[in-house]
Amino acid sequence: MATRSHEDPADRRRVTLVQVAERAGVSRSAASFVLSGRTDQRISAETFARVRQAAAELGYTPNITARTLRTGRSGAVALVSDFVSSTSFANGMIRGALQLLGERDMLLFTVETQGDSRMELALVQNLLDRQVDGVIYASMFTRAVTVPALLRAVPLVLLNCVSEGGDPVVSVVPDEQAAGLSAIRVLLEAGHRDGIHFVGDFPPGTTGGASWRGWHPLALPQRLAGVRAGLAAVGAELAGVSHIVDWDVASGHRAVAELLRGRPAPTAIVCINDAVGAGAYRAVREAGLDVPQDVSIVAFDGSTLAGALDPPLASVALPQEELGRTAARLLLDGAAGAPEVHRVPMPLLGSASVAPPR
Amino acid sequence: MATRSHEDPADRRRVTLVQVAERAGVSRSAASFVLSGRTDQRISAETFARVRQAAAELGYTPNITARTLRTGRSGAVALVSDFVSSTSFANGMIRGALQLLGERDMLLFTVETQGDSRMELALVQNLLDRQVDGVIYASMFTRAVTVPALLRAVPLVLLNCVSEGGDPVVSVVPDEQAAGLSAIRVLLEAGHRDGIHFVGDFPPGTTGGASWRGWHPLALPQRLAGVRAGLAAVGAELAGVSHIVDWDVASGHRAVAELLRGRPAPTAIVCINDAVGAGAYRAVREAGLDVPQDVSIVAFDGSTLAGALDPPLASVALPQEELGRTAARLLLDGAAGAPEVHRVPMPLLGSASVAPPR
DNA sequence: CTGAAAGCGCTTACAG
DNA sequence: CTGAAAGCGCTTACAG
Repeated sequence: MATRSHEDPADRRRVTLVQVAERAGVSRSAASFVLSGRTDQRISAETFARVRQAAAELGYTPNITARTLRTGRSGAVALVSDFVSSTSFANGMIRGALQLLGERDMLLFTVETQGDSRMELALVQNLLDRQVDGVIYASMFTRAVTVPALLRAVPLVLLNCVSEGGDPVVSVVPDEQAAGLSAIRVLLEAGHRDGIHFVGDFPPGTTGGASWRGWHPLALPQRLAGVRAGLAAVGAELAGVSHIVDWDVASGHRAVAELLRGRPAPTAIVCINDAVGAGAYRAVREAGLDVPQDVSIVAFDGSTLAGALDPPLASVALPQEELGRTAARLLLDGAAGAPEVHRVPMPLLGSASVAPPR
Repeated sequence: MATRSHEDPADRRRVTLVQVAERAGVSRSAASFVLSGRTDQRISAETFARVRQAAAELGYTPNITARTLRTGRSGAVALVSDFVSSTSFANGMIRGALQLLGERDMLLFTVETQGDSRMELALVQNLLDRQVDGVIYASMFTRAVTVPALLRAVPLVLLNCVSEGGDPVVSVVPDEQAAGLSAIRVLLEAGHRDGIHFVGDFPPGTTGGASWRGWHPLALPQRLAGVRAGLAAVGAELAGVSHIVDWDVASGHRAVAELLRGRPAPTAIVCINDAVGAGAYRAVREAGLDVPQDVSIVAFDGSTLAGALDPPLASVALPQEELGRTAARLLLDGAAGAPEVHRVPMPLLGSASVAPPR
């Protein structure tokens, strides 16, 4: 097209179906049938070809807004989450969802409620007003959520969360309990048994610090249950459980430093996430000890942080991308009717931070 | 099929403007004027109130698809990026954009082209077919991009990239050169001068490894230029520049290990990013040395990795959120017409990895 | 096989 | 001030 075409407002007008029909010398209906690929109308091959050619020559693409108004289907879904960006976790989930949606020619609205239910309501209403074909309702960390009633009007899949009170909604979550089992298994296989500590439970009677907003991360009880089950299977149990409020480097550092002052010293530590694991590394080093020769460490999340530590931290990874893909697939395949909880396996990454006990 | 509500067409029927008008006993036009807040029609106060009340009672919200078809404005914009998730960088950009868009009641489509121009074309066309009000075209790392011609039909802001060949498009990028200056300044202030090395240039004649796909990260020449300018201002220059292909932990480790074998030993190292900085930490420790007592280290990006290192790595941070906010603001405020490059300052985070030279 | 027509739910110029 | 009507660009039942 000539340069001037996009400077001239008249030229810039979109080509419509009417123009294609005129150019092909057929009716609007015929043009519509051909271009939407409907074969049940027995259009003549010649008509078919003429319409296709006219559309190609004019560079016609359908106005999706008009189609949506008519059909009620928009070809777009929405990912509603509390925080898209507090952790790097969302990245993978969004990517996974985008990949699958792309394969089906669907687009994704991304919205963030920031945990504010008024904002959530407004955003959900807005999405419904745009006739989204479905909604993925996601949480940044695995927890029970109260799904806005409005969302029941549309196909819905919960991502990284389950419905409060066991409401029947399709959910996709990481298999945290199996992850706990994996974490303990790598330690057991290295020969650890009676000196294994767990760092990352919340102090009794609390649900974590302000950053948790009163939400209970399901990862905690489930990972811990997996760890305990793995130990119980060999007749052992945790040597101790350290309580911390925040799952960050500083808290992990503090907790493990204290742990190392006690006797008998731990031979291995299971940390609730990679940041706590990084804090554990620091404490071990400050005590003049070595990871993994003196203390083995295993954590959860499988973040880039784990790989950047020295030695790389063995970590049971959140399967972010697979979670996103699965949620999108269930949504589009209409499995939104069968209210199951789908648990996605969490793979163990690395093992350099684990060695036999001294 | 427990979620039967969305199967039931009767339940799903939306309230329309006609129903509101009927209930309020006014014409559709009057109802429309009231509900869209137009004051230039001098609607009587009583009519106004009646319409508002009817709308509230019926729970009316306008069908945005219909409005869009009529007005040509959708109230949605799109973020088109090559990779949403390869780095954790996108997080902040998306969050920033979402924040600003939320303030203006706009929604965001997120699409990912995976660097494939055929996919990019299809996605952009789809977005235009949905009548998006504007597009933010983003890259995962700062580089020159070729903007698809189609996008010229719509308000456009480039985020974290500039247009190839200096095409006039509004761009928002981090101020990488000033960042280089900040990095060198913190070292100069600590007393370093003649023993400062830079780690992260590409080998001569190359543009980085496969992960760069032949794209040139502008961060490299600009950060390096800032570093050199800062040194030149005090009559000094870099003691050396190490070449690496990938900006990851392993490459940083290798390069710095080699550096430490040479004489005179470096007193300080500027690393092209935090992962390379993490590799530098490892190499320094393996050489039996200490950060920052023996070697000071400064890096770029300001990722969570930097904060998790011990001691926390001084890093000049990519202002992700601010970049996203700024791009969204420029897009909505119509500054898309003034083809400037907006440079957002990069703040220095931390300084624990810097000490006076031994 | 094809064409004329209705209608999705809005906004908005226009006449009263 | 208010109301009747056109029209955004499609899809689709319906009649020919």
